[in-house]
Amino acid sequence: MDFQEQLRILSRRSERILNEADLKAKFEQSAKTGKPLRIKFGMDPTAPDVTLGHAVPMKIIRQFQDWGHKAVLIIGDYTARVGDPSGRNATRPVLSGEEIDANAKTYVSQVGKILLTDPDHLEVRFNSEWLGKMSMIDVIKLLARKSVAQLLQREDFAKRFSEKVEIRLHELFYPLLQGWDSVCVNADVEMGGSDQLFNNLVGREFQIEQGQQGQVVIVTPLLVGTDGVIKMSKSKGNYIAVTDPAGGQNGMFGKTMSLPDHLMEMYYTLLTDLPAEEFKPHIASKPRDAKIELAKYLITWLHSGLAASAASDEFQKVFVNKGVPDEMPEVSVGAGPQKIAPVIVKAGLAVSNGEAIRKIKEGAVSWNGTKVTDFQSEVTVDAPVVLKLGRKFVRLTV
RNA sequence: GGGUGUGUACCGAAGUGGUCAAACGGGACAGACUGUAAAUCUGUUGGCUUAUGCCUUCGUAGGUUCGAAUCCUACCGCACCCA
Repeated sequence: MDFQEQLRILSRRSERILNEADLKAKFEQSAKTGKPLRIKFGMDPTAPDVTLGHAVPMKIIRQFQDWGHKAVLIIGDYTARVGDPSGRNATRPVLSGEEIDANAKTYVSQVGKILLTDPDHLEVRFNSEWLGKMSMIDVIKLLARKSVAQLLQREDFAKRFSEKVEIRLHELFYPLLQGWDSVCVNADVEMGGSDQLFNNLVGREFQIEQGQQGQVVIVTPLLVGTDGVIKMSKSKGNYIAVTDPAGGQNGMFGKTMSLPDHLMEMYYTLLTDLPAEEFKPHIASKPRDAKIELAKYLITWLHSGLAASAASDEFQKVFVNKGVPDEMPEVSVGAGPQKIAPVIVKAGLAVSNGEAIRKIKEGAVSWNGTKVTDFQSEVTVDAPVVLKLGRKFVRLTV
């Protein structure tokens, strides 16, 4: 495969490649020496889930793996303690060590849904390995490599600064740590979302200063989250995780169907390999079917084809035909007559009696399929009952 | 260290002595409708088994007052200016 062809494949989900000439040289060098390129991808274990947002750069990494190169996954167990300020308009809360370690543990298996995980194709590193060993003087030397003005060029810092929002010193430090990672793993290519561009370029500079070849930086467009407005992010809760169940109340199918229509083209482009000539007319002519197929594609990719059709059938049953799902959470509420509002709270469908009563007044609650109209009514659960509030179902037992 | 601002509910932001559980916008939840959980329109959005009632909440702690988110004092956080 020639370079132009490779570039064409990569460009589908690359926003920028810095720069193409270096990438070409690296490919040629690798072909000549037989040494695979090292493709760096860093993830901070700030939340337990790997999302479809991560999946975009990871699809490119998988492509590199398929060409015989090696992914170097850096779990930012150390940098997570600093907190990546990228794209943020406020200081990120710092997690405890235990939370970070717990999150880090699950990452490798999650990443395995997308990447090859055999040792020839994947190397996993924790950045505490080198960052944790730095002495105060090492840290000061690292800090001395960049000026305040340089760091303030970064858009999000500049914005926060001009809007008089606080910026803590450790946040300015973050790009330097990430850049140092590149030196320590000797990366050939670093992948990231486009908000990582600045950090990645710092890595490239540091490598050159250290006498390495500078890494090629490839950044992908940022996948917009399920709210349709902002970047998919763990901390915003607008995400679909690669480990989300296929169906069910919070499954991939439902989350995909709740995407605003205008996101479909982006999701098709970034997350599938279907040709644009195929999906664009489909979205335009049959948006609902196009969305269903998108959901099935994602589930087939991350779970299985079987799970995809099951989730699709369930959706048809519950939302199109307004039926009752096969599976729902079960809650034991105890025997004897009781007022309905506290039962709704016990079932986890409302946080307070007041909210439960409001929802009853809104006509949102049904008991075994019958709408509840009187919030003072008493109920007795002697056989399992299906309680529904909005689109949430719970099976009540004694 | 000095000065000037600022801190309100999930977020943003009004409110400067009673009519404040606190306008408005966003978000979230719900209802209607639909082509889907999209879009649109409508409603709800502190707690109390619902009450013209009580309790908690406007950075924290005190104080003034019949009455405080609003006035005073101290403290804490943030931003800016001066040093």
